[in-house]
Amino acid sequence: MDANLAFDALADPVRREILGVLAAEDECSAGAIAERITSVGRTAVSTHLKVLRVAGLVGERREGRFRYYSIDPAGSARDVLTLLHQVFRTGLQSVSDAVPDEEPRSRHAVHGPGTA
Amino acid sequence: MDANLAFDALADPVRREILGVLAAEDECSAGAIAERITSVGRTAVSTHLKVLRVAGLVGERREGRFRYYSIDPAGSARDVLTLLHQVFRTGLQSVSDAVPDEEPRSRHAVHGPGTA
DNA sequence: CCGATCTGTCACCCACCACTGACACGATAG
DNA sequence: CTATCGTGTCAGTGGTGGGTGACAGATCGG
Repeated sequence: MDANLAFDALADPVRREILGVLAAEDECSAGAIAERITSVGRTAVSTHLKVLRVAGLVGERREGRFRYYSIDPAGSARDVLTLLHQVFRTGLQSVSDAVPDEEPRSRHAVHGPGTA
Repeated sequence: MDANLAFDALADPVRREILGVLAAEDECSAGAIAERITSVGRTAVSTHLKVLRVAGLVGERREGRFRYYSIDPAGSARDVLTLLHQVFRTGLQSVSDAVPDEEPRSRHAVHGPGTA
């Protein structure tokens, strides 16, 4: 399973930061991401992007000389979540309850607000 | 957030294997865990156990000269799940659908010893 | 065609992590 | 008290991964 790669990819703080940027911007070019990541240089961001892509956590869309990256919710992230839920039998309700409105930019009501 | 430590702890295959053992056995002494982990020696298992404990993923119960470890669903695992759900807006329904309420003790593919 | 831009890749260096054997400490048995 | 068991920890070593600057390929603008 490539969940191994995904776990490894998720272990790096910079990569999680990149995922955060992607989650907030929905889609971003490599350069735009690198601008928002100040802890490391553009080269490192590029490498991290590759790791995330190979791990199946983000998707890539090429357009001209730009490459737009975006979160891939259907990728190996699902495996990771499933695995985690198998090991830690955390109630899904509790988890969704712990994710109220911490994202002002996201209007995705995936988890039923209030009482689902 | 100590989710950083948790992500780091989860990145190691051996540690995930240990978590798999713990998830299957519910509670295990350090020696018993080490017996079930054949890829590395007892010393390494002990160190991994410490990492998992510090990360807030497992709990420790001391009894005599034994130390029993167990999954800690209320620990930082919750933060990890929350974070992951924030970034990857995976439908919780789908995930819960993939995780049966009772987990069969036979097919536990949590730990991929990779090349074992 | 030529230059500028966007991005990925390479070689290199450094740091960190994991693994092991040896040793130390607490606990139980006799 | 002494021997032994169960575990954790320490020092040493080696491999792997991350960061950077330089370079290469591709694409747009003039």
